[in-house]
Amino acid sequence: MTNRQIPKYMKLKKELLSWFEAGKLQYGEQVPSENEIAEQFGVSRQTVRQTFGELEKEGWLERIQGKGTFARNPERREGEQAKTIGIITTYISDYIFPHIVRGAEAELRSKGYRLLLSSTDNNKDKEMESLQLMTSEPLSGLIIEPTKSAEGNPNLAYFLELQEKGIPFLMINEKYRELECACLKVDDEAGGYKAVQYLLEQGHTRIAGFFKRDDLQGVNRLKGFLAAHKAAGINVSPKQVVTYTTEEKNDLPYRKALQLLEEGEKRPTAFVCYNDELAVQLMEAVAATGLQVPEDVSVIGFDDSSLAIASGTKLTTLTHPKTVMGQAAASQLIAMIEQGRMAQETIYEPELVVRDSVAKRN
Amino acid sequence: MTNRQIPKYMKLKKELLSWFEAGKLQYGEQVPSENEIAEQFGVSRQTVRQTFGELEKEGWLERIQGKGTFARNPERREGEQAKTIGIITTYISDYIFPHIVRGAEAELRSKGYRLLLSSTDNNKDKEMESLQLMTSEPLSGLIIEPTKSAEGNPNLAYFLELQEKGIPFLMINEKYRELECACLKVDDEAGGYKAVQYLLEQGHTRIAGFFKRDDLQGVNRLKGFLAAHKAAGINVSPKQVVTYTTEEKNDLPYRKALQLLEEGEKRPTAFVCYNDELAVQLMEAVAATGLQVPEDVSVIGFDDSSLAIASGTKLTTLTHPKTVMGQAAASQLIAMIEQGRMAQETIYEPELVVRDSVAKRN
DNA sequence: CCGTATTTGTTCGTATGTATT
DNA sequence: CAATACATACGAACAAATACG
Repeated sequence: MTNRQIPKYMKLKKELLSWFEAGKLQYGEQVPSENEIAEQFGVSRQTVRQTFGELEKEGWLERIQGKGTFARNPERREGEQAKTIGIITTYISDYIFPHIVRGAEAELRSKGYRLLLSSTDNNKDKEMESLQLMTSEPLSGLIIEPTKSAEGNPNLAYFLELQEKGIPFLMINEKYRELECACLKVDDEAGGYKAVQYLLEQGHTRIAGFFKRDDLQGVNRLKGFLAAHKAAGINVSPKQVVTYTTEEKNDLPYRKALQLLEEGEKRPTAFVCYNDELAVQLMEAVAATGLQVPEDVSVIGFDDSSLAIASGTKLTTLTHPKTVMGQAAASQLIAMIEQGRMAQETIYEPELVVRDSVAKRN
Repeated sequence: MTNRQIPKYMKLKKELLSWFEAGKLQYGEQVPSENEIAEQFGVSRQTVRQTFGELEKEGWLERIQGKGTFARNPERREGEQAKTIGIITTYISDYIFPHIVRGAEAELRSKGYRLLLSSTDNNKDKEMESLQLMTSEPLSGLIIEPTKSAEGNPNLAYFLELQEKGIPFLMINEKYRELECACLKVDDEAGGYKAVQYLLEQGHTRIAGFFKRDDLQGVNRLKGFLAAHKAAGINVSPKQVVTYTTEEKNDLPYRKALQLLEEGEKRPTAFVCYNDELAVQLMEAVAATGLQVPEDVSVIGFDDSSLAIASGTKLTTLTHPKTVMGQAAASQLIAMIEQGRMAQETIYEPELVVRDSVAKRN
């Protein structure tokens, strides 16, 4: 007959929670006694106790024997949320990643969030491990730099779980194609295009490109490399383009560069390198064959890292926002958490930084 | 008469928890029904219900209406503990710190701990901020790289609080003098000594030293610098020693170096630099005066960082364990947490890495 | 300091509803 | 359908802590 769907103690709980919503119960204020509530709502004291018990566990009430029951909303309700944000990057110590992490950390700290950091060493099993660890306790949000983004994503289930749980997340540098998710990245294709365009302007025509193929950054930079050649009406022979994977990075490009340099007159006059790290490596290769940068071979890197200015010949390179990107990612994620704002795609335009590693050619 | 101190439902709860401890209740196993337990322990079914209710909230049990009550220990019991370790360093992105963090992170991840990272930018207010944030939720342990270790420690109260709470912590690189705490560090004094000793062997006699004075690493390296001179019976004039603080690091040492180099015949023939970062900076100063490294001025750095080999003239420098130290710190801290082992003082001996920045002198 | 009233904490008993097997 | 299990609800009693006169 009567509505038995919802238990009395649940209805009572809802009623009391509405009191908090309406501000009827301020911090420290005494709640009517169990007996009073029981009489008022026409239920037994036991039922009231069950309601109070749950509200106490959830941090809304504090019950003190002999004194009474008191409201206790303020901190707890906030503190209930984790206020912890995770970052998963491929590497921690190498290259531009420390700067990205630093930018994010500074922003998070200033907004009162804690930063959980984990790395995948560009290995998808470790990515899974990191995701599991991160989500083993409540998390407010997650920033992820995809591992081997060009290869598809075996950990898709975890990301879908995040979406289900309502944990917002962002990608940086690249995103998994399968995943609907906002991303902060550099327009890598434009970067590759600019590098080649600049070299062509300087009179180079035989330009070799070295790109990583297991992440999308490399694939996109290569795309730009090819597009710029096409726009200039220059044919690119397969031999001019070297692609490699993470596992091969310390060996294959170096060897291929040596091969190209040994072709005498027909050798390339410029190298476009996937990043500054590789550029420094290939500058060594050039030196090893007795040639000079930039007189004999010009070199362009990517990311404007500390390596670019630490090396003997200062590298001409394309910028990467690094710290700014980390900071922006953190700030966007906080907006998503606190204001439920939608994530926005942010694309940074890389700029050419001209230093000493490219020479004019006639 | 009977022990009324501890309520029956609490005693029952303790008993059931001991069943979990002893492995009597495996995951998924059905627990005897409320009525059975009630009869077995000579309490009412309501009392059993209260116990079960709490155990369910805490994740030990799962109650399914019409079926029964089931054990559910595995993940939860682990998850109950924090399994989170914090690292507070001065900097995140600069220099050797990413490598230390990386070593620690890899170790922690493999042992199932999460890593909370925060930086102080070598500022004590931010150190306090970081400590507060870190300890705002349960923490298993903490690794700290002291901020301006040569000055006093205004955040002492926080560290004492950690000790009281029984949260183990370790220091790396240096420790606060006021604090009884284990530390993993390099024998910086020996490093300073070795640098000077090597230069003396190469025939140098006028050696200038540049050291940071607001952290103990700098102070100790200077100590070794002076001790080596004293052991060789060589007097050190005040002008030969330049000390500086974090705030002055980008300007003062460079200017002082220029001044020293302009003294013509009496100028120093070698620089001992607080770290590789400064060494690279001072090599630029040498180049700016038209002199050459190492022909005119030899330079020695500290820490064997990536800068040491990235620069034009490869730096002769002293080693720093970096990744190994981070890994060791994490591993020690885990032993302290899990086995309650005492922290051990670990001191690494720096080794001289001879490269191209020091020349023989006659 | 004592006694009393009030309030929450603990325990038992009983009854009914509802899901599962 | 019946038996069994947990879920909800009420009533009663006593214990322990607190407040107050």
